[in-house]
Parts: sequence; structure tokens; C-alpha cells
Amino acid sequence: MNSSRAGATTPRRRGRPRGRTAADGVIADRNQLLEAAEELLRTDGPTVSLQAIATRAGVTKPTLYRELGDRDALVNALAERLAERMAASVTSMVATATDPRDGLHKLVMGYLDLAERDRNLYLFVTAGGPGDDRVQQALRLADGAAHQFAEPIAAFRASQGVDPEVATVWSYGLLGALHFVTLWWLRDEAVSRDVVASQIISLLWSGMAIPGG
Amino acid sequence: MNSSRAGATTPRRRGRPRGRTAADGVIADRNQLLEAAEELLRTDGPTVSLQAIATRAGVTKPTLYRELGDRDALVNALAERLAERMAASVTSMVATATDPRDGLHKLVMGYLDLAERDRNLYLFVTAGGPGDDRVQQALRLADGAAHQFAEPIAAFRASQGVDPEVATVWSYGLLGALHFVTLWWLRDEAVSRDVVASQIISLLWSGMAIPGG
DNA sequence: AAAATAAATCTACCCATGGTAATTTTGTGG
DNA sequence: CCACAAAATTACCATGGGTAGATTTATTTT
Repeated sequence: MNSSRAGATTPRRRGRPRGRTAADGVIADRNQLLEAAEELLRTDGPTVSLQAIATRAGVTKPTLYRELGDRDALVNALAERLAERMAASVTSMVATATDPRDGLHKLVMGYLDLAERDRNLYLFVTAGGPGDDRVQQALRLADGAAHQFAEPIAAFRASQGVDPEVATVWSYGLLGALHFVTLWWLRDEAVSRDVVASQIISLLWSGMAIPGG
Repeated sequence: MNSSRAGATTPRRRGRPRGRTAADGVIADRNQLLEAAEELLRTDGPTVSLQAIATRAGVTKPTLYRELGDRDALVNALAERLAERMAASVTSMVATATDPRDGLHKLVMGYLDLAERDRNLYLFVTAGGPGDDRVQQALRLADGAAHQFAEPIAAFRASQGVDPEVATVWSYGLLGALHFVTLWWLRDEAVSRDVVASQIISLLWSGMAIPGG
């Protein structure tokens, strides 16, 4: 457990480090690097350089590359972590839901909550860097979540005797709506979180149709 | 009207060009540059360099910068054009709608249509480059459209005697849902356009609630 | 135990790209 | 005819992603 402080400024000496017995602590190192990346993201915004991340973690670029791969892989790794956190936060809330609509409510609140707290990280993983595959970048976070959503939606609809085929499209639609509304809200902060939540919920739950229309 | 061919490989001579009387044809030049950028986007994908665009237009980078500003401004300009085209395509379709739901249907079809046709351009302006303001980049296209949508939505709801305050959030939600579903559809092409359209419309129009639930 | 090999890390570099400063050529007004 | 503005290019800088090679330590083999 050498070089424990994440804010180290000077890199290690040149060769293989002392007292590192073969292939242990590799996972710990990886997590340390991701932790450093996340810290720096929070303070410096989503355009951090890999150089800066490496320095913050007390290593140099090639080490970062060996552990994490290229920038795209780094974003993917951070997206995975954020998705896990989000899934945990959301499912724990949704588990306490009394009915589907309450579940949706808690889902939206959990989403807005996490996006606000991890604002820069959220922007980093949802509006990816200059890589080639823009679609993949935009849907990075959504892909994981969409699968998790599609299942209960399909189950719920099947149990109600209606077409469950819509589940995938609905999941992406749900996430896209949530995403844009979140971005707009993060930028403008024009209304309170409760208001924005109730408004987007009303769209997703009841749709645009007027009951008596 | 010199250097008419867009595929010119050799730039002009060095100094001020002959026979260009003061400040005319500036707007034409700008459009020529945007046209070149768009052509190159279609073939080379959303990571085109400004160098390549300038070369394609028969000029050099500084000229491009003088006419259009930096990369962000270029994306903005292209986004504006796409938004105009989209607005034109959509409003002309929506104008023929018999009722609000039919209007939504035509809106969705127009959106999917244009995104498919201008695929790379769509990806370029919606998943912006490595600039600083990620929110602005992600919402570039949406911001313009959201205003256009919010108005009829608010008017419609006011006419029906229900709260029109939801219009802004609904507009962003609508666009976000459309965006993500479009990306997913462009990537996977798992289902036909008609199916994906009807599924997203059912979510946006009727919501997730089960009628008899 | 010495030599050879593997592992882990850094230094120094390459290259692409966004962006800009200096230079050159042409037109325009006194 | 000369000075100055305009329009363009060339040549450059800075940053950042990514990599090859050097260097040091650990481990294995003879």
C-alpha cells in the first residue's frame, strides 16, 4: 500500500517499484485511479486531461493507460461506476414504492438527485469526449439502465394483459426525457426539483392526452 | 464567383484575391463554407477536422476562422441550419394534422426521417465535440426546438383548461425521448421506423399508466 | 549465487488538431 | 504616387492523446 495519498505531486522513481509482490493490489490501483479521476472531475469539470488525472493519482500517463486503457475506456469505467451507484440508489428507493406510479416518482427523484450531486461526472459520462462513436458515447449510461428498466416495464405490462413489446423503446424514451430535462434543469435551475419532477412524471405517466379530450 | 468547385485541392494565391470589391459576397462565402462542412460531414463522419473542411472549401484555416469563428461556432451554425430544416419539414407535416395526436405522429415521423437522412450531421450537432460547455452542446438542437414546441403545447392545454406551466419541461422531455430513441434506432435498427414511431408515440401520448389500472 | 528473464514504471517523444501571429498581395483614398 | 486597409496564405504555438524505449526491481532458472 505505497503512495496512499491521492494528491501526490511527484511521481514515483523510475523503475519497478519496491516491495510490490507479483500481481496483487492491481484492482486496488485501478480503483485508486478511478477515484482520482472522479475527484478531479468534480473540481475541474469534464474536460480534464489524462495527464492531470495521472498526476493526481501519483503516476504517469503510460501507467494510466496500462491500467485503464484509452480515454474512452476511462469514460466507460466511470460510467459503469455511476450506473452502479445510480442503480443502487434508485432500486433502493423504488423497492419502497407502494405502486408503479410511486415507483416512477422515486425513480425520477433518485435520478435528479444523483445528477445534481455528481453533476460534472454526470456530464462527463453522458456527453462524451471527442471519440469516434458518438452514439455509443451518448447512450453509455442509458444502455445499462435501459436494460434494467425494460424488464419491470415488460413484466408490469404483461401482468396487465397489454403488449410488452414497447418496453425497450419506452425505456430509452424514459431515459432520454429524464436526461434532457435534467440537463435543462442543471443549466437553468428555473424551478425547484419537486416541480420539475412532478411535471416530467405527469408526462411519462399520463401522457399528453387530455383526459376529457 | 471564383473558386466555385467545392472539391478544390490547391488553395488560392497568397495575398488579397483579385477582383473582390469590398464586402460583397461575404454571406455567399459563409454559406459555401457551411456547405463544404456539411458535405464532408456526410462522408467522413462527425470527427472532421477544421483543416479538412477548409481544404474542401478551397481556403485555409484562418479564413475559416474569420468567417465562422471557432469549432463551437461552426457546430452552432450547422445546428441552426439543421434546426431550420427540421422545423420546416416538421411544421409542414404538422400543418396537415387533423388533431393533436396526429400532429404528434407527424412530428415523430418527421424527426426520425430527418435524423436518418442527415445521420452524421445529426450526430455532429447533438453529440458535440470536446468543448467546455457540455450542457450547451447536448441541448444545442433541443433549445431551439423546445421553444417552438412549448408554445403550441401551452396553448393547447390552456384551451383545454389545464395547467399550461408544464409546457417547457414537456418540450425538453419530448425531445429527449425522441433523441434517445432515435440514437438507439440509428444504432441497432432492430425494428422498423413505423414500429418505433408508434411505440414512442404511445408513451408520449398516453403515458405508462394502464387505462384500467 | 550469478545470470537471465519478467514486470512495472518513468522519460522522452510523435502526431494530430484547434487556434493565432506574422507576412504577402491587392485594392482604395488622399 | 504613396500610405493604409483588406483579404488571404504560410508558418507557427500549445495542448493533449497515445506510444516506444530506457531504467529499475523482482523472480526464476541454471
